Amino acid sequence: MITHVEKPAPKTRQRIVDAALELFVAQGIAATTTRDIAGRAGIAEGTIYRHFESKEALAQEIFLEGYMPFAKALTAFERAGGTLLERLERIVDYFYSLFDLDQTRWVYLMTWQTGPQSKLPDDTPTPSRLMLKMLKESLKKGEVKGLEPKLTAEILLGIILQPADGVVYGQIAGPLRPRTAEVMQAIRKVLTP
Amino acid sequence: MITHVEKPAPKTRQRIVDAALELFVAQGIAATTTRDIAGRAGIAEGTIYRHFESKEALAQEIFLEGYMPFAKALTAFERAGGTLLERLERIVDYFYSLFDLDQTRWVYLMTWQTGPQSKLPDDTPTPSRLMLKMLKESLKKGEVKGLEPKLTAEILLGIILQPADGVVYGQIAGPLRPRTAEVMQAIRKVLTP
Amino acid sequence: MITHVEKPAPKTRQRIVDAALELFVAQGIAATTTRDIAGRAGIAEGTIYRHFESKEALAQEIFLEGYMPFAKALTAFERAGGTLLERLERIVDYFYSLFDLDQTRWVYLMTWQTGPQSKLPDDTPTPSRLMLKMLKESLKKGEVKGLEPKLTAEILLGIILQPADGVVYGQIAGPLRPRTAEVMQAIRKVLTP
Amino acid sequence: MITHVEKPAPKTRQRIVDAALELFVAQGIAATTTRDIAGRAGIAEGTIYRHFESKEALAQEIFLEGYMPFAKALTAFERAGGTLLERLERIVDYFYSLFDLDQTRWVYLMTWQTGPQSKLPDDTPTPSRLMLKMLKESLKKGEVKGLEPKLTAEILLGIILQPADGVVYGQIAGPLRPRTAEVMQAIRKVLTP
DNA sequence: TATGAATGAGACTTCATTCAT
DNA sequence: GATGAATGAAGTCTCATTCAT
Repeated sequence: MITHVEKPAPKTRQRIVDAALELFVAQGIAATTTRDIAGRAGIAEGTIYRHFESKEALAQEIFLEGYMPFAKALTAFERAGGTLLERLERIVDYFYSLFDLDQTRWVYLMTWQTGPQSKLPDDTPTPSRLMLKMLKESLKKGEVKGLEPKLTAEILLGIILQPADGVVYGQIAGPLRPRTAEVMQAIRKVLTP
Repeated sequence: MITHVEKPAPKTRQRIVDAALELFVAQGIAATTTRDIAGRAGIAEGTIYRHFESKEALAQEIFLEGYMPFAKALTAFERAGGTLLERLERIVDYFYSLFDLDQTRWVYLMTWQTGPQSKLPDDTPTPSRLMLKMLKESLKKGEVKGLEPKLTAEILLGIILQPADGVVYGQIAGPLRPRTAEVMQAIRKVLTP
Repeated sequence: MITHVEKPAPKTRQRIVDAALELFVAQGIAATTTRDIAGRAGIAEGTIYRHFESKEALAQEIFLEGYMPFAKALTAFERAGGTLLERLERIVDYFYSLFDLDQTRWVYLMTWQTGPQSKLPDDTPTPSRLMLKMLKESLKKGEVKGLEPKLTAEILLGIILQPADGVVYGQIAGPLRPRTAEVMQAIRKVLTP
Repeated sequence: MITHVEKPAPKTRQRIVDAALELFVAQGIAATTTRDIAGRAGIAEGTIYRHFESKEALAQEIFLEGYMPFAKALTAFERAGGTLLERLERIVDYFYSLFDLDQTRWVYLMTWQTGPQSKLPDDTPTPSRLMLKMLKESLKKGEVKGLEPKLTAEILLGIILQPADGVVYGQIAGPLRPRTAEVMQAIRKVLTP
């Protein structure tokens, strides 16, 4: 799904993306120079412009490349059936799988999504919107009761996402997927009256 | 509470800080130019340098100015007595008070703290470290049971902090302090077997 | 002759001159900032402008202050009578006295005199012009013979001035005046057929 | 002779050096702006930094580029045999050849060598040190007698170097090499008892 | 007279981007 | 496609100078 390096010398474009992603996450986009990227990718600075319109465009393409399948998955989760807890479990599992697969990309997606350059249309599916929607439906159905949906949605999101930050900043050891059950346990308690 | 008046506050310095803080949060430090700052503060660009050594130093001073009292408070919370829940309630209340008081500064502190330029010594108190320490003590005392401390600490942190992000990104309406009871309710459930 | 510090706190103007002179010689005029000068003089930067129109004007006034009496002396030497050797001896003695009195000022005068900012009128007496004039007169009178005046003038000047550079750059120990006889001996040999 | 071609000489670098050298000598390094240099070299200001780390580095490289072969020559003169006068004649001839070849560069080397930015190691050969060493050897051998070596070394140096200043400041006409014999004549007289 | 905060022009330097090879 | 020298706009910072106190 996420492109892998084959035997023949990694395609130039991919090397640029890999180098840029790494650096963007480590230092921020503005603080990363095209010189840095070219250096790490082992190519000439000018070569970047054979593959991307501009540094901004590169940053955006990397984002979309990762976010589009992610957004598609969010939509699928929303449409899929099952109880709230079943649905949440599938989501947590999916999130943590992605996180474990490529931590750097995950951080990039999550950061950008909320960053100032993000021009996501208002109807783009985001974890926050998905969570709220599911929760509201569940309240309507009477599956869960007595919770203020907006705040609760944020709380559930925090329970799911903060452990990822914990791994990134070295507070807990990865991978995260094996912790799904523990996290779901916490979610279950919060949703229980 | 966070604000301090050291010297007779010649006003100019404060205007620079205010302008810079706003812009740093809105666009990021690297993307904010000294021109921007001077423009918003209504002063000449050179004037910045009569008050701060460099743009970097300005960013750092703003951080420390806000973080030092915050870190002190964290230490106080750690040393204070009471049950885990009592202590957590005080912390949540304090966090949300600060957040409501100056949302921008709060975001700046939280962002910088984990950012690449943060050179916080390893023993600086941080929310994450505080949470873990308190939880471990509580487990030792048998106050709570059957929880893996590191993951649980992150989960609790997520419950507390994510609502702040929710306010910042427009998912929930502030202020946050009135929501303390609801948030504590979620925490209580998570800590209950 | 050159002003000395009296008991009452050295007059501000003089402190500026002293500080500036020292720094101009040590680092060059362009590389010396008004901040440097104020710092060394123990005054505020703005105070410089109560006494001098500009940094350039300060540099120039220091030069003229020292050069005017010097130029007057050169004229006097030219007009005074005596054999070439007698006149040269008086000049060497005078030069070395000045040098020993205030090495820093001496270097400043000599450097400026030939520097790009020197706008000395073409008829201003300079060591080089004086030397040439005296030598030509002497040749005319038949006092010395068989020497090309322009080159010889430079050679004599070199004999006199280079020892001063030697002291400044630490090749020889000062003071210089006691070496007058030795220097005159060399001059005498050069002028003898 | 001084000029070296290391890389295929992409011309631009040389134009920068030429422009900078000219301006540094005419106005001093501090008073010369990168804008001046770029303007005279007919390139963009930024281009300077593709060839040199900084303005300071440029100034230093120009110096070393010229001084290294010069220092090598000084060492060779020191080691070569012959009487003092023979050796001095070779030196004068070499100095004046260099001077005639590129007056500007000569002035730059001589000025920098004694300037405040010069960080020449203490054992770097300089004209002054060479002269003193040769003179001392000669005195030891009994070739010359009755002279104080340090002062005499400076005097000889003055005889050789001052004529160069004379040409630079328009007191005598160049080229200087044809004047070698006259200068040597003066030196011979000074060294004769 | 002295101060020192403020200014604004301009210095040095960086960097995204272009283009001839 | 790839290169890397060159560009020029823009960024950070310095500094001579002004002016209200």
